[in-house]
Amino acid sequence: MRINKLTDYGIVIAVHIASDGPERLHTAREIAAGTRIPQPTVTRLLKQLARSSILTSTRGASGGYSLAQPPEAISVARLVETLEGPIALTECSGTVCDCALEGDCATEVPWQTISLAVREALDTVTLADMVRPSLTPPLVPLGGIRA
Amino acid sequence: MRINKLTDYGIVIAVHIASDGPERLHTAREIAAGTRIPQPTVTRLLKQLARSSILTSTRGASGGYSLAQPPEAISVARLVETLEGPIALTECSGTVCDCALEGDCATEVPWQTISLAVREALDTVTLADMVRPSLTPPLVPLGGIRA
DNA sequence: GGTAATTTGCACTAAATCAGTCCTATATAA
DNA sequence: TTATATAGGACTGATTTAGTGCAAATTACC
Repeated sequence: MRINKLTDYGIVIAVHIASDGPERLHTAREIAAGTRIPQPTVTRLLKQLARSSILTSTRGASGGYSLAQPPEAISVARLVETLEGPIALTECSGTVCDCALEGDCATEVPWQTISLAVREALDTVTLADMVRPSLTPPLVPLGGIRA
Repeated sequence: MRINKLTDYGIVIAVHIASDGPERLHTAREIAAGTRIPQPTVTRLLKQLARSSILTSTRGASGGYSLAQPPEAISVARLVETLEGPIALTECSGTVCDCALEGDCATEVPWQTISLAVREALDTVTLADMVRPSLTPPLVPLGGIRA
């Protein structure tokens, strides 16, 4: 019931960029120093985020990374899905299920529903919400979960 | 972003009991045969569920396990928390946070909110919902998530 | 009273996953 | 041309997880 540490790092990195000039170019080294995440790891995550068009990269000297969209447009759900694949709490809550349990896999449908609910919860939180949290709404209600 | 396989198994076991006579006594062997989960694993999980009073155990010959409460009263959230600890998507979304990231750990509060939302989503689904899903409400709306 | 069935609790091992590192190629500014 | 960056892939070590095994305690039944 945890997200990967790498995913966590990836989000920290994205938040760092968002909070420190989302359009400015940030190098891997600078981000590593700013977040205290080991640089090779930062490098790897930045590549991954750039490949999925969450960041834009500029190669060469004085290159770096910046957000491809404004922080409000990038949800935590998207970051999680990019960094660790579809949000599915169990193996059988995705599209395929080849488990041998219980023959008819009675729990499959409920898990799909649960996973969807989790996904939508993550979808309501954006990078903008993660930056310097205001401790007041808009974040706290989190989109009306649990009315 | 997955629950443990063991947690998944534990839920399958609970569902199995709930759907096959929640008050009858079920032995570890019988459950292993019914769910096709290896018996030693079943044994371990049953112990764990009994210790947290989700199941009641009867020792000795012709003993076994049964649900301690009706299926409607046992939520998936409770099973998950029993089997793998508090629902916290990141290390820092619980009570303590000794990470060295970002000094002030700006993302901590949002993660607490997210984790709470996930927890409440899991709290609205009970064992009764997992048994032989009806494919019609009450399950599908899932307690009004994402109104 | 003894025996078989069953839960209890702990310790251990093997396997899978994850985090982290390194190297080489490519692109660009100065 | 050189220094600075990103791009991509392969590799390794460590941590976690899944699964197993064994001895003790408890109870039904003969």
